[in-house]
Amino acid sequence: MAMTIGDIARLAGVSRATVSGVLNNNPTVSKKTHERVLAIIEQHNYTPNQIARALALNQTGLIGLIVKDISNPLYSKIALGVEEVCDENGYSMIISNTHVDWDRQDKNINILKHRRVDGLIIFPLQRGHTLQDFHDLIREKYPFVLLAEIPEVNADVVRADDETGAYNATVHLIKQGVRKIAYISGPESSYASDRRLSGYKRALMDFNLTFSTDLVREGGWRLEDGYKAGLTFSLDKSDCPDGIFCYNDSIAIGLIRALTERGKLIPRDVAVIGFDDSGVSAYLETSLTTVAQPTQKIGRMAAEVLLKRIKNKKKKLPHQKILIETELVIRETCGANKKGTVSGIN
Amino acid sequence: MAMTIGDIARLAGVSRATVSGVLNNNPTVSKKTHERVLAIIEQHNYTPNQIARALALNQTGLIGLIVKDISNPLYSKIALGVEEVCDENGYSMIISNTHVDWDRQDKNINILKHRRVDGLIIFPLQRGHTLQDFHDLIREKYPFVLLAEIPEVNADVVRADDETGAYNATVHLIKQGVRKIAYISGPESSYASDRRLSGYKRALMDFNLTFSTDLVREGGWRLEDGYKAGLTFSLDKSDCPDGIFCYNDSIAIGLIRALTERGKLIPRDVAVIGFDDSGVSAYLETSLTTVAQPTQKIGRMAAEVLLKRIKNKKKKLPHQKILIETELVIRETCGANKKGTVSGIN
DNA sequence: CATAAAAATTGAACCGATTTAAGTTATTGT
DNA sequence: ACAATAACTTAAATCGGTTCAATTTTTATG
Repeated sequence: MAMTIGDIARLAGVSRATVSGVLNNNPTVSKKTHERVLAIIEQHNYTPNQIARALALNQTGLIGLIVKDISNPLYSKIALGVEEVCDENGYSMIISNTHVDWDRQDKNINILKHRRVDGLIIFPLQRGHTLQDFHDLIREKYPFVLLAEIPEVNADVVRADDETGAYNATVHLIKQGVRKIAYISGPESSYASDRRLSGYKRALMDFNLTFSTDLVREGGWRLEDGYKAGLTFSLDKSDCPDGIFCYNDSIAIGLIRALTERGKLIPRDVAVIGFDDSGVSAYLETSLTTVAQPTQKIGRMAAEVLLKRIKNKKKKLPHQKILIETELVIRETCGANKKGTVSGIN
Repeated sequence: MAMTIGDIARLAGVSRATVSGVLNNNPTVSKKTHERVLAIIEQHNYTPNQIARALALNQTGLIGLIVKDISNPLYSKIALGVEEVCDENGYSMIISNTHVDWDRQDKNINILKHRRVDGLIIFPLQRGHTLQDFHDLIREKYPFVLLAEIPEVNADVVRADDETGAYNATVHLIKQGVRKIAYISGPESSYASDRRLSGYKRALMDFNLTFSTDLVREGGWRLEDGYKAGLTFSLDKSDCPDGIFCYNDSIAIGLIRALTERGKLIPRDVAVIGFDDSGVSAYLETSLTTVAQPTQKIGRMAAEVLLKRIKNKKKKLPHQKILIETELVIRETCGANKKGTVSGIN
């Protein structure tokens, strides 16, 4: 039904090779023929079959994005950034979800490989499984970029600079006059939480505040985890921290509920900072100060690194680790005054 | 580098046709050969090149999803549903964003067509542009499903049942004892807002409450729009509505801010219901009662309808319009008592 | 004008699968 | 033992492009 390169060739009275030359701006095609053939192409609204092209060129113009769950705003914003760059470069993006399941991650990697995507961007699961598929990718020189580090896997990584983000957040707390600062951690398996802890510690050190393990509470990632952690703090004014840095916004929100219920006033009694800028933060009654992850930028950068690697597949570029700066968004739980109600929301 | 069907054929001492027969479970291949060839396939971990397969079969196993902005939770949850069904059926999903730009929508439709995706799921822009591309799709019998109606385009549609959702929300308000109910509308161009208005009106009629245009306020879709609308209500108790149904959650949140600032207590003075269950709703100080859009289900259903159409491309199935039921999520702004802080959150 | 050099074009092979008509081998019945 | 039939297997065409060596056409040069 659709026109083929042969149809155009016949109509133009040239060979298929010549039409192909016109399509790819091959300079060996004379200007005259080029124009004549192009006119016919446009007249019939012909565009080459990308599948046939992909087979001949051994490249699809497709890249795969593998995340845990595309409906999670963190990942969907990354996807937005990836898609932008794809769009700008004539690529398309295939998305698949692992649902935090190693088998599905492996399966998806392989499905996309067999679909011959030109490269992969993977937000990998961490710890607790064979890394065979990643090593396979490396051995096969299949271009891919990770959105979180796996120490045993030597590859390109693009991620947020957690350590500095945490450092800045903690310094901000300190500059607000806070002196006893707690950290509520993420899930045990999270490298990111470890890094945020480091940044927090470094800030304490730089300002001569003593660090104590008493100030670190086991958290998690859900609101309930933060709520529970909030219940563990003493209500005694001299004992309760006056500032708390949380692994993420959900933790912070749960924490604030627990503290508020028990009579604390935020930020007067306890200042709170979250992490992620999850979209909810701005809408809260007392809006949440938080460390924004530049997710869209991470997506963009990952795609750019990947495309560069795809285009230089033969060259042996060194692997790079790119840290994207976070941004401290100062709202009411630490630093900003109660504002007119609608402001502070983007 | 990767193995081809020819390599396997050589290793097994059969022809490529036989290997192909094995791969596709063609019953004319003898059991003995089948097993022998399969062993070699597995031994070498061979999988056929999907691109070559796509070219030969003229089907890619790809479907395209076109939305306004994948980072919007509404669309990313739809995407999740679509991807699930794709995954279950051996398809993959390509996503592209239109960013509310007709030209980009047209461009994306064409890019995906030329990539030979087997079908498209489109959340279309509405009103205000030529619908040529949709008519082209129909003329070419290209399978596609819309996620919002365009009156002039005769195609499969899967969407939420706004009218019934609005009806149920309004009835819920009435059953809470509310008697003077306002509606804050969506953007002017929204068919969905019109339908929600109809549902709201029908509920008023069914319960013998008088409808008045005074009760309908021009809204929009952002928090600010709701805030502004909130300022237009009289503070006089006898004049102010005691229940307000909003086009979406952002409107509701903005509205609540305006009312609260002006001394109204929610839900005691004014009960409020939003639409979407946007994820923020549950986290608010006074959690928001809202009409949940079954977005993931919409995605699943759309994908199922599309796959059915793809599989029956030659048959002339009639177009269907599928309405997915919404779900009223009762929280504190209307109907639920102030609960323990963490509950009511999923 | 003859000829070498440069430019333009083409035929055929190739990418890696599927499909079908035709050919080969095995099985069955008489 | 032999023809008829059934069961397998294969060679070749096809999908719609790209590429390159070979050929034809054009241009430049002595």
